[in-house]
This record gives sequence, structure tokens and C-alpha cells, in this order.
Amino acid sequence: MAVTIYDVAREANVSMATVSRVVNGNQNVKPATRKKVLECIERLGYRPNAVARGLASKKTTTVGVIVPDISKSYYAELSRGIADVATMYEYNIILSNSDKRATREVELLEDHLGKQVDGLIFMSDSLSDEIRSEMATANVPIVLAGTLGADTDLPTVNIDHEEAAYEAVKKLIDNGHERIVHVSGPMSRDINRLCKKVGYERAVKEAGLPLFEEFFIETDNTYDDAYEKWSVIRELKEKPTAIFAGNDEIAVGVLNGIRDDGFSVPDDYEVICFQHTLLSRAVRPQLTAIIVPLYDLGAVSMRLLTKLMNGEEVDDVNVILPYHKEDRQSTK
Amino acid sequence: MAVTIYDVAREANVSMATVSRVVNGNQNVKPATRKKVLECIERLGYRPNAVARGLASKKTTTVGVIVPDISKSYYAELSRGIADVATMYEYNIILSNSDKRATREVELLEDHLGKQVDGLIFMSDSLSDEIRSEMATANVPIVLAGTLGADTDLPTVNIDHEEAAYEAVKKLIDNGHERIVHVSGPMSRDINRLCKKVGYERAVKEAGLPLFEEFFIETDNTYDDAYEKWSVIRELKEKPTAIFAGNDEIAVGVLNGIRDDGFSVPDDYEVICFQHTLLSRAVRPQLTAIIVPLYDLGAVSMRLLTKLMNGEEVDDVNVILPYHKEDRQSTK
DNA sequence: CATCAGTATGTATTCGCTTTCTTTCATTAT
DNA sequence: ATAATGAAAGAAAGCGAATACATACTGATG
Repeated sequence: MAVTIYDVAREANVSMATVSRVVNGNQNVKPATRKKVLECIERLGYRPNAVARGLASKKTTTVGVIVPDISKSYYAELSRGIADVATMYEYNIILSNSDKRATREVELLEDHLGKQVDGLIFMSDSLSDEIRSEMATANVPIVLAGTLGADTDLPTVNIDHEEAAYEAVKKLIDNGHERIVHVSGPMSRDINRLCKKVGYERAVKEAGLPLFEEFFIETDNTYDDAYEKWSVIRELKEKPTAIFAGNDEIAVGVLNGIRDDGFSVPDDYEVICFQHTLLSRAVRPQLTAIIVPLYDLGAVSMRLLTKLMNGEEVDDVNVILPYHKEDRQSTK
Repeated sequence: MAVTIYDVAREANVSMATVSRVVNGNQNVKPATRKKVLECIERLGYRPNAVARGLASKKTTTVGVIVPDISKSYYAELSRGIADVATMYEYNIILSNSDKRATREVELLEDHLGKQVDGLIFMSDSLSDEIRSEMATANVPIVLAGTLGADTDLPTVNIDHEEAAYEAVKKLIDNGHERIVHVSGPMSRDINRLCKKVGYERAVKEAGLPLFEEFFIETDNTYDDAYEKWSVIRELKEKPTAIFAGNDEIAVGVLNGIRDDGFSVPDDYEVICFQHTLLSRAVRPQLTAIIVPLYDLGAVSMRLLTKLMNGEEVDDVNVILPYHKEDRQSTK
């Protein structure tokens, strides 16, 4: 049987309230008493039961993190940012994978709330109606990390993907390209449909270039699918000269397609993408990319959440973090 | 204020015990009563408080996962395996990063035990004495995933790294190489010092080849460090003709070093490594590699843990999973 | 119709801690 | 010396569920 606060109290000849005070750093304890209690705690190997504490105090010092897939480095990196700030503020993290399935997301949200998390960080592509209403009834703060949701009143932390996409495509246009293919992730995702694609189109239109429907190539966001899609790109009516990829995994798929087919980057095709992983730097040629500050997205989200959990006033709950572009060898 | 089991009981005109029975699927409830209670639960939006439940039942349906760094795809992949099986058995996961710091590991273990996890999965390189004794006093099962520890009585799930390393190096030897460099991760890690290096040496010795001390190159396990180390390798007295790398990130670092220096793989150097990520396949030439079944390591660890938590008999608590070698373009 | 065996439901306790409310006691000011 | 003040410590009431135990109800049986 585990040692309880009663055992310590008996051993130290004080009441459990006093032990509780010592454990929680309450100042109203005589130094001598504190010392005595501390010794007993040490001697008995007492370890406070966080569950009992949680029930009594209605705080669990635990936050929920619902992530599409932790095995994807995008989310793994982001989660690390969350975790580090959580540690800093002494929170634990309950981590669950949703695979972006709306029903699963709702289940997990319910589940986490049932576990009495003090707050929650949610990541996904788009917010289903069910999840929205579920979130609305939650009685703890929820932050959307790297997830569109400014239309709700939920706090969010993001980068300006549309502007970043615009800047990336603009770069290719400035390099003289007039026919740029956009190899995208699934259109079902808001971030692709409402941000990256929009930025791409804005840059193309603004430059007075024609917008070919066939230049829009959708993938399932995997390396292998992108690799396959090269065979589609090479058969296009209009011959493109540059590629704007939704992320580096896609970009590398296309890049390898291009090169395995005997073409050269950046001579035959220039390539630019969003960077989520080491891949951009590890391939040859290294990819020019928009660097997404994943770790920071997570860290800032968690920091925001701590403020919210603390009831602190937050002036702007829709945070936009800066990104930057790094020119490497896949563009000239 | 949240809806409690009392509220439901009052609303449904039954005792809280009955509500509890309904919620927990106890069969001794008249169907009509069950229906009535279920309706009230729905109507009031009652959601059982897992903390209270945990206190009363002494089970939290939560397991702790202590991982060095979730942002590393090695651990991210492994964790996903854990998470999926955890979901299957309806466990939540508390995930913490240790950065392999022994003191932090002990803290986290304490912390998780305080949170009353029903079991724990631990990953690290080596087990410090403190963590060993801490684990010995834990009153819940602990499984070491991808972590050496068969010398303790703790359950483990692993692959045979030594044999895998042996097989990899053997392949290079069979291809005619006599001077093979081993680019390793830090020697402080048991897995490098006691497994991979040992397998390397065994293969070399067994083939009657000389074992050059300078052929052993230690890195900090990062791409960048490995990339730098190429300049060391090229200056070696004895000129190597093949590389055995501890993992694919290292391998790609060396690979890029080789190629940026104007040499060719596999013509000038053959390369083989352990595969942890997509990197092995995404670079050109693709890397011949030992495929480590990371997801399975996690999944099997969690499955083992569920058995242990259930008090089931487990015949062998030291599980060794199979790996396989995939021949690609970095070897002939 | 009384009896017994289930079945269905209720009552009361317990889990280990926080927290409020008291009470006790030591200081200080008057 | 005494009242006022505040620090130190204790007593007791929850927190929201699970659960052991008690009790009421239901039929089937003889």
C-alpha cells in the first residue's frame, strides 16, 4: 500500500493539514515543523497522489494535446515545443493521435475533458461542426496550434501561410518563370485550399500570368504519391518550368521524379517549398524553402494556453508568427 | 459547475450507484432503468470525472511514456506504435521528454508515478543506477522499449542490434571491401558501444580483416556533425572504401560529404546504415539499410505492458523483434 | 402460500488530498 | 497585566466517483 499524507502526519505527529501545507509550500508552518515533516516524507518515501490532489483542488496540472499524427515530423516538432513550455510551467501532457478523423477528434476531446485536463491544444486541418460545438461547451481553454480557426473565437497560433506561399511563388516569378506548377497536399485541408493555393493564385494573377487549371496537382501529402505525380507533370499540355510544393516531403518526391527522369534542378526546373523537416537540407540540391517555425508554433501555443489557464488577460488571441525564406540550390 | 453523477441520479430518480452501474456497463440494471438513466446522461451532458473515478478505483487508464525527444522521428514513430495500441486498450498516454538526462529521467519517473499511471514505457540509451533503483520501487509495470536492459529484470522490447550491425558489415565485406569505416553515434550510448560497434568488430574480425582504430568515427548523431566528419574520413591514413553508419541521418551526412566532395556512391564508396526515417529512401542514391521496425517496437511494448498491467502471465518479458535488410543503390 | 434464489436498487463508506473554518498560542501594544 | 493581532496548527467538510453491503423486489418451486 502506498504511503499517504496520513502516514506522514502520524509519523511526524502533526495533522494532515500541516503536511499538506509543507508539501504545497504554504508559509504558515514553523521552520522546525517543516523540517520534521520533510524528514518524515523523505523517510517514508511519501509521494503525493496527484489524482487525489486533482479531485480536491480541481486542477490536474495536465493539458491535453490532440495531434493528427505524432509520427509526422511536422507534428513531432510542434509537440516538442509544446512539451518544453509545458515542462517549464510544470504541466504534464496527455498526447493523442486523431488521424484527422472528425469523429475521432470529437471522441478525443470528450475523453480529454473527462480526464479533467486544465487546458487543451488542438491541431488539425479544418474544424468540423461537431468539434466546434464540442469545443464551445468545454470549460477549459483550448488553443489551436498551426490550425486555422480565426473564424471561431478560439485562440490560434499560426504563420501566414497565404503570404508565405505568395512570397515563394513570387520568387519563382521574379526568376522569370511563367508556368509554375503547384503540387499541393489534399484540398480537403483548409490550409491547402484557403491559404497556400490562394497565395499561389494571387502571385500568379498579380504578375498577369495565366492560371492553368492543370497546373494544380493534388497529392495525398506523401513522398511516394508526389514521386508518382511527376509522371503527370511531365505530360502536361503547357510545359511548366518551376514547381511550388506544399511541403518538403512532396517537393523531394517531385525532385526525385525529375532527377530519376534525367532532368536537372534547378536548370530544367526550379523548386521551392515549405520546409517541415530535415529533408530540405539533406537532399541534393538542397531545397529553397519557406522555413516554418514549428517548434515555436508549439511553444507559443503552450505559453498562450498557460496564460489562458491562469485567467490572465491576453490582448490578441490570434497570434501570427514570422517565417522566413531560405534560398538554397533548388532555385537560382 | 460540471454535471456530476449525483445530478444524473436525481434527474433519473435513482441512486448514484445505479448511475454508476449504467456508466460502467454493469448487467444488473433493468433495461427500462438503464434507458432512463442513459437519457438523463445525454440530456444533462454528463461526462464521468476520470479523476474521481481514478481515486475511487485506483486505476487511471493512463500510462506514462518517457521518451528522449519526441521531435526525433525515431521516437515519434515508436511512440505512434505505443499510442495506437494504447488506444486499442483504452489507455491514455502521458508523454514526457527526458533528453536522456539521467536526473530528468528520475524526475519524470517520479512525476509519472505520482500521477498514478497504471504502467510506464521507458526509452533511453542506458539506465543510470538511480533510475534502476527508482524503477525497482515502482509499484506498476514498466517496459523498456528499444532500450537495453535485459540485465535488469525489467521487460524489454528490442531488435538484435548487434546481429543487424554484423549483417550490414558482412554485406560490405562480401562485396569485397576490406577497409570499412564505422560512423557511429555517441559511445556513451549502450546501443552504440555494446551493440552496433560490437557487431561491426565481430564481422571485421571474423573475416580476418585488420581492425583499424581510426576507422571508428564518433558523431553526436546529427546530420551536420556527420557531414563535417567526412573531412576526417577523407584524411585517414588507411583509405576506406565503404561506410557503415549508425543511422540514416548520419549516413546522409556522410553521403552528402562524399558527394559534395566530388566522389560517388556506390562507385567510390559503398554505404550501409540503420534506417530510422524516410531519409534513406528520399536521398539519391537511396541507401541500403537495416530497416528497424520502430512502429512495431512501440506497439509490441505497449501490448506487453497491457498484459503486465492485467496481471497476465508473460512467458518471455525480453522480446526481440525481427528486422530486415533492404538492398538499395548505395551498395552494389 | 411460504421459501428461496436471483435480480435490481439503495445506503454508506472510502479513496487521498485541498481548503475553509476554528482554535491555540505567542507577540506586541496599551 | 490585558486586549488585540497574527502566526501556527488542527478539525472537518468536501471533491466525484466506485463498491461493499444491505435491502427490496421478482419469480419459480414445492
